Amino acid sequence: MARRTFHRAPEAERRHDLIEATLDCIAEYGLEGATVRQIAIKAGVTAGLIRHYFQSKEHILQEAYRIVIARLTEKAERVTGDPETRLRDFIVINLTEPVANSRSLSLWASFISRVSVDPELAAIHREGYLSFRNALEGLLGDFLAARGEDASPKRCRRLAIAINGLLDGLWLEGCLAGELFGESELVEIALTSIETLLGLRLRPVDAIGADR
Amino acid sequence: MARRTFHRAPEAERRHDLIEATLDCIAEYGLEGATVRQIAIKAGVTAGLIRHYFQSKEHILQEAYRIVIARLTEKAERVTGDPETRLRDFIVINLTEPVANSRSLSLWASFISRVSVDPELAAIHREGYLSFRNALEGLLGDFLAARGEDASPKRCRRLAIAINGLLDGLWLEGCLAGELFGESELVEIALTSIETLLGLRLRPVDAIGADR
DNA sequence: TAAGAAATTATTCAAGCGTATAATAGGCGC
DNA sequence: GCGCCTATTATACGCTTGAATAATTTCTTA
Repeated sequence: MARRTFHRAPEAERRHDLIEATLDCIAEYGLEGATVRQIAIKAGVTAGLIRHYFQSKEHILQEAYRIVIARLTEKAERVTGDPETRLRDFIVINLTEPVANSRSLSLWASFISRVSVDPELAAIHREGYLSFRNALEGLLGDFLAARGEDASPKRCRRLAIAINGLLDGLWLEGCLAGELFGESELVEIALTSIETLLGLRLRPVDAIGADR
Repeated sequence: MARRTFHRAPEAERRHDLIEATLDCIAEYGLEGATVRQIAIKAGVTAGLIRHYFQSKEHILQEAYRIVIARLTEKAERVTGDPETRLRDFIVINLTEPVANSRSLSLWASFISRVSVDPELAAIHREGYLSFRNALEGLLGDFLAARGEDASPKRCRRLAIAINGLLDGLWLEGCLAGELFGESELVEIALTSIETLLGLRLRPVDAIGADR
């Protein structure tokens, strides 16, 4: 019986495809559905190949989690422009596609649920969380300083914790039940709430909407 | 060879024990570690008994999720006293033990990750979420009205969404990385942030600390 | 174009999975 | 104290799992 033909792919590409297939499986069927065989089918290869690229199933999950975190944070951490624009973009990016959708949440929750089981996943998580909060703390500091407000480390830390919490929570709500909210209701609520917390108004939305 | 001796338990008690064992397994080893056999071992019975009480593994997971949600929300929804006390207690309860700890988060995340896979779990989640937010919306309305502030439905809804998000997010932060925060830092941040969002001050903490 | 390295497929294995069924023993009503 | 009901144990079944190994094909390079 004839063997199936195949294509020899560059290592980076194949690893990427396998991780992508892993994420698809997790999003569709949950962590339990992400079996070596399912991942292989999704990637269009046979199961054995996975172990050629990854030491074990745990390892592919760890790499997949790194990708998930990177996608959730990379855009927000690369905002540019003046402090106010950067802060506003940071907020909007985190509450709109592609960061905020049910797939992101499924993936995120799947991995979070394993953080207490796999110490390596815990380390990956911790790193991503701190880097995200530090980015926010920096944005807040710059913005407050530019407005001539108190930008002391203590105040920035407290504000960063609160606003980070607010963003996380609204992101959760949006991902879990987006249809319960109006088109950009969550973004508006986030912006006005953060204005209130900072005691400062941001420029009207239109001024920003133009460059997105 | 001798059969092991056993105790015939009342149905309610046995079901409770089995669900408790299920939660222990999930918290310790993740959803994948919550196998029928592991659950049985944890509960001190044999695997077959589980199917005597639950139609299938899916059913025991659904009932377990109901318990998890109930524990996360029941205390907060039963606050008593004047509007201000109820609101403050609601906030504090959600950010301290036993609601806020890593076990709660593991369980919550495990089930959330399956919400997109199992429609029954999705329904259970939706119900819990709405009931929680409605409770908060009611507390806010009562509190604002008692202070003679604008308590219109629209304002209450927006405040409930924002404050619910803030609480969820801070709960997350605390569960995931409690050691990054001081003793009651998160509670303090939540209280002052919510004061700011409402534009009202609550009585000093000590007045409440007494009755907890 | 021939050869060799290694990427990929194919096959196998033991362990563990959820479920089904049969045998047993605990405890209640009489 | 006896007998019955059924909660519980014990065992078995068929599948799927992650992993290991052997067989093959692709592609580079000399």
